[in-house]
Amino acid sequence: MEEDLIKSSDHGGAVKEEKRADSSGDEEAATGSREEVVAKVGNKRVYREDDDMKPSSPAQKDLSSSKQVSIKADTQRFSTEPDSMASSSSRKEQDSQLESAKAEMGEVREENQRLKMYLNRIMKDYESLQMQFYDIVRQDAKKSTATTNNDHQEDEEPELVSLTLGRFSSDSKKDDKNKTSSQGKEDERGKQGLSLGLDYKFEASKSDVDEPNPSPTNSSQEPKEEETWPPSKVLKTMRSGDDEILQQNPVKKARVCVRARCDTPTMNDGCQWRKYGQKIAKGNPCPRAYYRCTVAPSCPVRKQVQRCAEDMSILITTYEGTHNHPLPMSATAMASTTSAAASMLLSGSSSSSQPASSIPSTANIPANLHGLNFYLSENSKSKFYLPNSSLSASSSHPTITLDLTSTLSSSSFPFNRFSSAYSTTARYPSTSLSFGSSESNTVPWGNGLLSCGSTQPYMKNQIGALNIGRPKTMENIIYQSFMQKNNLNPPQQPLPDTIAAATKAITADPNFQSALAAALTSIIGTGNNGGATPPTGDKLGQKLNWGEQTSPMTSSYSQTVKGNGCATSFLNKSPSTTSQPGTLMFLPPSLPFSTPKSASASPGDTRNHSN
DNA sequence: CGGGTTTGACCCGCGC
DNA sequence: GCGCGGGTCAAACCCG
Repeated sequence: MEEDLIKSSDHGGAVKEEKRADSSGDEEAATGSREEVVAKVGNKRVYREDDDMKPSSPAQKDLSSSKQVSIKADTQRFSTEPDSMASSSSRKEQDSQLESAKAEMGEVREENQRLKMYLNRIMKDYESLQMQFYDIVRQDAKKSTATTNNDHQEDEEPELVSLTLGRFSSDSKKDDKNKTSSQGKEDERGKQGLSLGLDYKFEASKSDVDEPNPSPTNSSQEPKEEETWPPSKVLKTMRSGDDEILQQNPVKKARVCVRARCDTPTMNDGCQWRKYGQKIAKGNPCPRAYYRCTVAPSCPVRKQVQRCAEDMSILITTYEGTHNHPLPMSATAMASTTSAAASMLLSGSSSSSQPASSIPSTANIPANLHGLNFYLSENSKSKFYLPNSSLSASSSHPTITLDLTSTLSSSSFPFNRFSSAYSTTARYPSTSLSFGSSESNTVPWGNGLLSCGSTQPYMKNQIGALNIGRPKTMENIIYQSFMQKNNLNPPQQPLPDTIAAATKAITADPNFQSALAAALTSIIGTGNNGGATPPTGDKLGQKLNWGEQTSPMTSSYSQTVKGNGCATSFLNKSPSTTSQPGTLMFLPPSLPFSTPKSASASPGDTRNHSN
């Protein structure tokens, strides 16, 4: 348990380290010669990952770094030798050197492979440890509940903690069991806990070691939701008996609304759901079905499925809560997606300067996700939702919308999809992530990651669409950040050349890559994670070798999610951000979700019970 | 027979 | 305080 915690913190630390190195640019050498060398070697990622993964194994580090150094030396030799070639003997010598260098290269490659395998093994071990840890924690939680069920929080905390991955809260919460008691806490928790997938940077920034986070373990996502998940009513009932959920949190849970074209009754997100209710919601003739996760008996996650009133082909699935159990591989994609989205939303809330107990009410609140600055709209009175969204959803929950519909009837330009419609009744901000591409519906997410080159046009568009004047959106921040970094002065309206340059700069910037990779990965999920493991920065890095090489991870991912066939290949920027702060659009193709085995009820079916 | 679905009833929050 | 609507419960029902 402890070890796991430490491990996770190590990860954070490693990531941080890497980020720092990356961001230092040419001055990398100052921070660490190893990093510098690595940057010159094609397979740097592997080594880095390895290091990240095993910060505790200096031997490995030395090994890899020494190899790389030697390669570098050889390379230099190659470049300079032609000039110095004088005699045949020297040429022979050089040839022999070349041969030896080649051989060494081969060795290094092999080494690289070995290290990769080693890394994979470690990851597997890590996952299994996580599982064990999870079980242990769960048992502990139960015990503690049995003994001291007075304070829900106490009971709850352990569970929450153990389940949430990426939670980097710094404060006391970790100790979970003890301290927490005040209500503000939940808020804080939610805020802090962010994500498994997303915020490595957070972890890093908050002093990595800060208490080993409770959540190293599992794969849960949407950390925040966890805390607040159960409705008050449920809480009450649970309080009496169940250990897991407790309430205390006046704050409603964040919800992640996924819109996708789907002919089947529900999306196959890999999880197992049991329908527990159905109702006709006002304003939509289609009934709303209520599902509960049955993968684990105590899993608090629920989802609502409803057809869009305006476009029956669009299925609106709203997720609430965080899985407190390992997820099947096939479920990691959606889980990560929702997790990332929720994290984003929550992180936005969390970073609010306001008291923890209060819900962020105004202004755009920034959040750092993998070094990306996310700003969520915090217009408390406003809720964002897509134009075709028939699910205006509960106004009492912060909601983030992921639009996975590939083609919106209303828009011909994929980047325009975000609508600035506001719900006047909503008290929580809502953010839209639009995953749709008008172009290719067949591109799987993995491909999207793999084919960076192909994304360039999109990047261009995105950048071109950026509204530079508004630093409030993540896109803008990314853009500006990179422009600055690369000494590119963003014009008010980016010119094509500038755009191209920016695109190039951005895609070439390792920091951006890792950051974006992290963001995408968290959204997409990692196929190799086995559902129980949060995406690690290393993996992310591996995934995001834009233009360098295709990532095995991504390809495996596409396999894992073949059931869903979700695709998110592009990170797009919405031009409409000019009118809507706090919007981030990811526009991937639509998903041909398949029918889940367990879900039988069609949201569209006529029989429902009404109120 | 066990697990999932259906569906009427109930609870609760919120707006008026 | 009242009514409405969302969300959940739980008994009955269905299905493999």
